[in-house]
Amino acid sequence: MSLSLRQQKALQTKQRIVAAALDLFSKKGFDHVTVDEIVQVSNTSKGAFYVHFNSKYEIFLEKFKEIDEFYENFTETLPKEMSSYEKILLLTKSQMIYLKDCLGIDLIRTVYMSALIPNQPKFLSNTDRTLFKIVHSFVYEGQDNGEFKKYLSSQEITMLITRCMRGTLYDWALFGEEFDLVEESQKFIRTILSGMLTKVDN
Amino acid sequence: MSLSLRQQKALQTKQRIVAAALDLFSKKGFDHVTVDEIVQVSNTSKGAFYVHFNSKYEIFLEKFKEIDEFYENFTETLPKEMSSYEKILLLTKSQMIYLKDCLGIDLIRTVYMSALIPNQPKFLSNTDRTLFKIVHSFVYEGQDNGEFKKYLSSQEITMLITRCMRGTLYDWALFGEEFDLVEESQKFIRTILSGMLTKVDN
DNA sequence: GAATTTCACAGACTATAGTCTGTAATTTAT
DNA sequence: ATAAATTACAGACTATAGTCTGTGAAATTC
Repeated sequence: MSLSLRQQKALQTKQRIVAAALDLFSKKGFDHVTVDEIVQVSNTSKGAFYVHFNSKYEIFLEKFKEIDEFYENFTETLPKEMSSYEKILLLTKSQMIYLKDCLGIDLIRTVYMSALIPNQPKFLSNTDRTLFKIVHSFVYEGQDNGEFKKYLSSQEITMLITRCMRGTLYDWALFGEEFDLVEESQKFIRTILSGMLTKVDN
Repeated sequence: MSLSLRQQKALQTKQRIVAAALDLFSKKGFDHVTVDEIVQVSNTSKGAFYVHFNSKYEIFLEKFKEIDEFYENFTETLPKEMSSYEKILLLTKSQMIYLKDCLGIDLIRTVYMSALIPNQPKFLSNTDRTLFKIVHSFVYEGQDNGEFKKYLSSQEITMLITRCMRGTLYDWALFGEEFDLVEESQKFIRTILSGMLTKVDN
């Protein structure tokens, strides 16, 4: 069923708010943009803003959710013949490049900050669930074909790998732009995985 | 030189504020305590509060910094005959027990949140921290005596190990009390270190 | 198609972290 | 000892995220 007139208008309002907000955020940085400014630029109101978003953070959180599309696209275009180890490394690299170039450090910082506010909808844990599933499929496969050790369960290993990613992203937000996100994440994941390989290669 | 009368009074005021604040935080949680409430209970004022602290967060941050005393005490009571691997594992375990039992999840959550606010005094990301120095000394020793591989520098390894700690603490703050901080941190550090050992043992 | 209900929105209002200015007590200078 | 300077503090003020209430247009009910 298509949208009613009222729903169409509401959607347009929401889109105007998002467009104005993201534009302002990119120009001035999240912390230097006020909600009043956003509603003024988008010709809306506080009332409208908080109908569509529960907080100022949610604008960024909504943008952050788009990463699920990236994950889907990634799995579709992944060569079958890669080892599980290589798949996890490539996923990490592609993901970090995406986060750095498409979303940016200010968004990640904001998402990682807001995730620690109590009673906030758990976006980070939710979107990370998609990531968790993908990583888990690689880990499971790797244990199944004897590439990885089995002294930890596939769930436990997956948790550790995604924790490496969160830890690296947190450090990126913490140390700032001079931190090489792609390089650091590769180094970290390579190291943690090397302890799990059955075959020693260096 | 000892404190002047004015400095003595100022110190007393600061201590009254800290005592009142920590008491209120532990009873109601950081987010449900206002600065107005703190200054009322401590019989001081906003002016006094912001002379002694740059933000509400800084009360917790100051408490958090006490961990350096814990680290110093730890190194003093550490048996010499342990391997570097065991030292790092024990440090992690003791540290996490300290954080869990003496500081608590609300404090860690607050510190990890506030560290991401721009222009905030950088304690977590300060690589001169006692924690970095201690871990680095163990790593250096371990590389020196042939226990650890040398394909990464001691600084890089130290950074990865402390990143594991930060990642685990972030996850604790994120997932809450049901997350077993001590167990999870041991699992994580054991795994990352196993990839660095020259001698394979399982 | 008139009456009722819903809801997207406007904008006034509230809560609270943090700032600013004046002051009195202490410290320093002369 | 007196004058000048400093500073810890009090409390009014500001900035801003988020809430609350009223309204008119759209949707639904009869």
